Amino acid sequence: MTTQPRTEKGQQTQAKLLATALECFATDGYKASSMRAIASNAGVSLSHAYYYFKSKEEIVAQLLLNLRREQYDFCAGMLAEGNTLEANIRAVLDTGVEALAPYHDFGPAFLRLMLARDMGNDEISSIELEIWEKVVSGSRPLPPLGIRRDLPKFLLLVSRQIFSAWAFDQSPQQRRSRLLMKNMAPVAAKFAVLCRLPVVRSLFEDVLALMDPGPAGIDEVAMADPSPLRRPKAS
Amino acid sequence: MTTQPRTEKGQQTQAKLLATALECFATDGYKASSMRAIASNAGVSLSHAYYYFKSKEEIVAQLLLNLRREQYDFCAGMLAEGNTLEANIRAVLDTGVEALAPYHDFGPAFLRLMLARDMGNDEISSIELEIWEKVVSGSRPLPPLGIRRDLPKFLLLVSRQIFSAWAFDQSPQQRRSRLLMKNMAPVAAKFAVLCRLPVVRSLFEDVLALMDPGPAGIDEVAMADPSPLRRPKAS
DNA sequence: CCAATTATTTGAACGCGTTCAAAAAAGGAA
DNA sequence: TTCCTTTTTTGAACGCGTTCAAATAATTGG
Repeated sequence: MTTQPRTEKGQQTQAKLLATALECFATDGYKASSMRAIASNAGVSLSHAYYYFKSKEEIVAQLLLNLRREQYDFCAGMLAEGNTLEANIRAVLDTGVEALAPYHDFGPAFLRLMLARDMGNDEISSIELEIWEKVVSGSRPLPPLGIRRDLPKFLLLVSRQIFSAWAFDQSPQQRRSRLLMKNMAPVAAKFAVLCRLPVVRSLFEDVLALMDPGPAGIDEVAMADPSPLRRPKAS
Repeated sequence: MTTQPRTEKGQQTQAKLLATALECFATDGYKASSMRAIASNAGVSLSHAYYYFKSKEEIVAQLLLNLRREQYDFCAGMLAEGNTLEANIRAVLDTGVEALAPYHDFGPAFLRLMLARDMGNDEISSIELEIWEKVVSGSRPLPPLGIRRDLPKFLLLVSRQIFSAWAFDQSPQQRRSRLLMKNMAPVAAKFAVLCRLPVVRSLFEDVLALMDPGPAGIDEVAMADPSPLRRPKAS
């Protein structure tokens, strides 16, 4: 949200907007739910919706953030019980997809925002990372020391890809990607061992490098969407 | 294109629109290049641009298709020389990123379209698949018979992920993702062997299942963006 | 209490992608 | 030529996400 509500009525208005947006998305899908319709259904003017949310996408981001927070609270207990790494991975994938399931049919444009954010900077990413850290640190036996530190980041990245596949999965009940999740857990757990092989290990590190911020943090400004730099030959 | 030009002047107009769009994208980025600006610079009216391209995205798709065609012609020779699987993979990844490099700075919105298409149906996907089939069938020694048939599909999927990482890579010269490509080739080649392990093999098959079309092809119609189905609880 | 500051709310506007009915131009058959 | 069909081209409009200056309401300090 662009402006945090500073009065109680403000918070009510913001909450009402969020709830109304959710209704609209559920009824008409993401794209067909216009800001005008959301604002109108919430009983406020169009421009006022932009007082609390600086864009339509930010409404989505807020909804997804709430979802992750719920999942975090729900998972925290299970991950501290000393189960295997594989079991912990499954637990997070399962609860994650359960939380997101109602949003699946909001349309591709909705869930595309899950993947599109520049990783690692925003609040939702840090919550996800915390979850995966608990997955690793709470597992028994602990994974090899060499990758224990970086494994959470890696699992975050892999889970993003899986949820992306799930988001676009059109098979009934997302059967395909759910199967993928089920089989992903044991493979990821065994991957920890494979990381002893130099080839796999170097790949592991390159994948991780993708998550780090750009050159000294200068690029956050420069990566705004209109970015004219080079000019290719016509084809 | 929504309408194929049926006269010579029509083809000229369409080509002029494509070339002008490319210029605009290179100068101002994708988002900042409005259809009005493109049409105006091409010397036609706004609505006329929609006679040959049914959307702005379709202009991008056409540019990318031309690019893949060039890459296909360029690669075909190298892939028939009987090099190793690893070498062939590298060749395709390298020529692919070389072809796409000038488009990298058009903005994230531009290259997002590469990943967003529903895989396997459109013309650009079938060209990509043809390339990966040549990668496999032209490699010596040939990969194990058990996965030889499905390996091209798998490589297509993996390469999509890699190019997606590259598209969003903000490190200078996309250093990170290029390194990832370099290390990907030997791992993918060795992966063929690992597929003998049942765990890896089942994952391989689930990943492949993601690429097949939905239930009996009915869903292509139903997956249009406004898709209201369920209604989640408010949060 | 009144004024000053801050928070909320609005209406009007802008540029965008896209659509559509209809005008203009081109081609072919008589 | 004239008429008819097909192809190309246009101008005007619609709804969208977003912005902004200005109006209203709430809060605070004297």
